[in-house]
Amino acid sequence: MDTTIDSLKKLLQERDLRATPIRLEFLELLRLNTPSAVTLSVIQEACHNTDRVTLYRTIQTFLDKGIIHKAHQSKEEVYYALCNSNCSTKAHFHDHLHFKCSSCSQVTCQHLNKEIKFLLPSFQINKVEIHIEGVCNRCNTTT
Amino acid sequence: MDTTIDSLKKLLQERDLRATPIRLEFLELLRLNTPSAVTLSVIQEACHNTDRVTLYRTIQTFLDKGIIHKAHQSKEEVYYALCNSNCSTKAHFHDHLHFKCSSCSQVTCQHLNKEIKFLLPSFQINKVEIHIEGVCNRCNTTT
DNA sequence: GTTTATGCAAATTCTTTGCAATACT
DNA sequence: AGTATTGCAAAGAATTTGCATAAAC
Repeated sequence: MDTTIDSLKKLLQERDLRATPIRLEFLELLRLNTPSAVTLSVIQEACHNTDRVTLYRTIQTFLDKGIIHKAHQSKEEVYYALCNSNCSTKAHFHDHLHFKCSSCSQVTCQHLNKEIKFLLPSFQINKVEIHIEGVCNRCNTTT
Repeated sequence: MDTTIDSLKKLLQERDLRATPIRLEFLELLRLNTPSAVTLSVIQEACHNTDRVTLYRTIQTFLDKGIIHKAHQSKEEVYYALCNSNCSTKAHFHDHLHFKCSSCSQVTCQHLNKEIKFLLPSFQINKVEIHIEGVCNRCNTTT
């Protein structure tokens, strides 16, 4: 009956990771918060009986395996969120839009569709930042 | 004759900051690298005779006063760049586009014009990330 | 002369590493 | 049983704080 846990277990096993209680709790936390991203400190608070070192390692493992991604990194906090199902160890698909509310500090995370319509109605936009990674023309031509 | 130094001095004095050699050297470094952003480690290397603590404090002061901004923060490095002239202690205008080359790791920083044309020719784009800050509809309506 | 910046020392916080014990498959 | 994961201890790195000295205005 518990399909939620089962799907999380499957997610882990597909990537050759063992389905431990800590990892399942971690993922369940992120899943429950979708589409909002969760800060490290919130994760640490939620998993207060888990050693910090383990959380650091868990995060690193999940980043490597394409299970989570950094949704936003401000000076104060790093926000993490679940990757979409296309992500894997080999490739991450990170074309998305992060919206951080200046009031409640929540970061929500939506996938970008081809036609970028980011005049989100009823959102008061104060800051837009587009970060693009790739290969610049100088590096492109010298290759 | 030295209008460059003079304009940097003016930039500082307009914000009630003293024009010390360290600050001028710092700003000159960023200015020379425009439109590329400069990492903290590069700054530290360039200002190797300056105490680390002083650099930390200088960066914090400049961020507060709207003289510089973080162009991009990856896991490894924070990149800083000069703000445009519209920024001040009161308000930052941070609508810009950061492009990080996967090959040379350079981050370049361009202001966004209203019509977002980010299909930069001759740039091979691997990752697009849009970060928007503002007030979400939930916080907006409860105000 | 007064106030702001800087440098040094030390404290604090954050993150990583090594290794033994434990838990998963 | 065999391998991956976790916890603890400790090392290492990064950042912050306090205070006395020095420099800018």
